[in-house]
Amino acid sequence: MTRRTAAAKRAETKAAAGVALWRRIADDLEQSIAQGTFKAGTKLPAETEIAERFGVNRHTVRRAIAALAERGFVRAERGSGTYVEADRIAYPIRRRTRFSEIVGGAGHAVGGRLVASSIENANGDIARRLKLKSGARVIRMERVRQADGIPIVASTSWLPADRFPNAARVYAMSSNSMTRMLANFGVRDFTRESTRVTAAVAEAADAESLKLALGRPLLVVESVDADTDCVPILTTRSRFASDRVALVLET
Amino acid sequence: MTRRTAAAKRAETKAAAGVALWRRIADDLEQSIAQGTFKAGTKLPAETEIAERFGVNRHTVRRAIAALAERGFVRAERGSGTYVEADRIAYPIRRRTRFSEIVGGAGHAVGGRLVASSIENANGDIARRLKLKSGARVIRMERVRQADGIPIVASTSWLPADRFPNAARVYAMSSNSMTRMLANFGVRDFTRESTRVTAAVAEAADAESLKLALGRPLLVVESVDADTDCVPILTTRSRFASDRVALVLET
DNA sequence: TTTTATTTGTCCGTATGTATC
DNA sequence: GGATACATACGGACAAATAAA
Repeated sequence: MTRRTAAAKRAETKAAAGVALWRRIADDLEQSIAQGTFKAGTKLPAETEIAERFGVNRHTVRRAIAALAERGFVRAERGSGTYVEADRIAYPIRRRTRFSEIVGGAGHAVGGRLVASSIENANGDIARRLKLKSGARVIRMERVRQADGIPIVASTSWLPADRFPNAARVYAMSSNSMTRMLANFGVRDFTRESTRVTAAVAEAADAESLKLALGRPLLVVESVDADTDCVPILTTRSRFASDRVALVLET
Repeated sequence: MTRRTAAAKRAETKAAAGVALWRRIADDLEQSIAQGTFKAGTKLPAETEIAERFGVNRHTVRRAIAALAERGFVRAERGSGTYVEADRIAYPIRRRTRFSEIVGGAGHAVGGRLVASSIENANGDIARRLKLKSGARVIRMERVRQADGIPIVASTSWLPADRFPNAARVYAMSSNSMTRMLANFGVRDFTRESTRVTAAVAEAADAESLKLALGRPLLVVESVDADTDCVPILTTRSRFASDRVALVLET
């Protein structure tokens, strides 16, 4: 009885301060993460322990943690603990957008591999983006690219087969770099023509190649790149692991 | 036995043509949707029926439909059917980004409402974005905005309380328009300072206000807007229903 | 391999302050 | 003022997943 009254009083004074208790706790935990008290990849103390530390009920802590999880700061795993998520890599979208420059420039080891490739007929969508006739021959390349060994993005690219014969083979001989591959075909530079962003949840294939749990959010970027004469040479559908990347738009 | 051999043969000849059977079917269905043979909101024929029409096994059709679902063209509902999704509204991100101009300009009826508002102390993140001291008083506004009555985006905005006292009340008296509300405070124009895009899956609160199923993908846009003197006046965290919107970046 | 302890997830309930009609 | 709904906070119990013994 006395304890409950005390708790009610405390709730009252906090509410009088204008901010709910769980929100204050969420802010406090967020600050601890930002300041490095809780480092990325490590476990947060157990809910019961945090509750004891703040002198509140476990449910109040749960509400705070849920708020942080929703914003991507932590990830709760049943039976194991609540983990601090790594900072998302900032991925600027510019006219010249190169994965290796962005990720390498941020101090990460850049990796990648060609998963598959094939030659096929462009469907309406691909043909329109590349300004080809529907049914024109295009080369499709499936790639996964990594930062520090962690998969960041799975992408499917299409190129006109006429202009870039054996693109996949040349790509493999250009140290898995699209920029160098295109240079081997005489493309000195290329820039972003259009970019369209949506979101999706990871299905089996992308979850597997990105090493993500099913249902995790993906950023889907559909882009068209063109050469210096503004002729489209490459269209790509990239699926970024949203847990690991944030797109930064430059206006 | 003989049937399987025939099926294997057929698969083989199609593979020899360069494209997997399910991919050809997916392209065909996609074209039917694009041409309006299957209209938005209607059901696709049953998988068995499609399978019969193409003369393939139902599993091949399932693979094709899964590919379309992953790209957001259709949405399969167990026990009900596979529905054609409406075209996503193209939402350009520019220096001057206004929901009503974009959505209204695209020919949709613009709607919106203020769900909640409060005054609170800025945490580190909000304070940094608005260039305030940590703990400064800010006004938080929760809004949901709609196109043709369909919720498109749920957003949380923060404004400095010093400069915009009673912002929420003024907002309500400015026909629920942020632009007009700011104009009432003497802000003639404002432009986008920074934009950061991630993805998330809908939790209970956003699912409810956006009328989405739990676990559907969201585009999360964190933005800062500044007045003509480049003083930050507004930071917003918007959750777009990704099924209904695509961000278009202008480079 | 089995058991045990730890940790999160979910459900039941009670009480109180606040906002709205 | 009253009735009602809602958000907040607390307490307890158990299930489910994981990790360690």
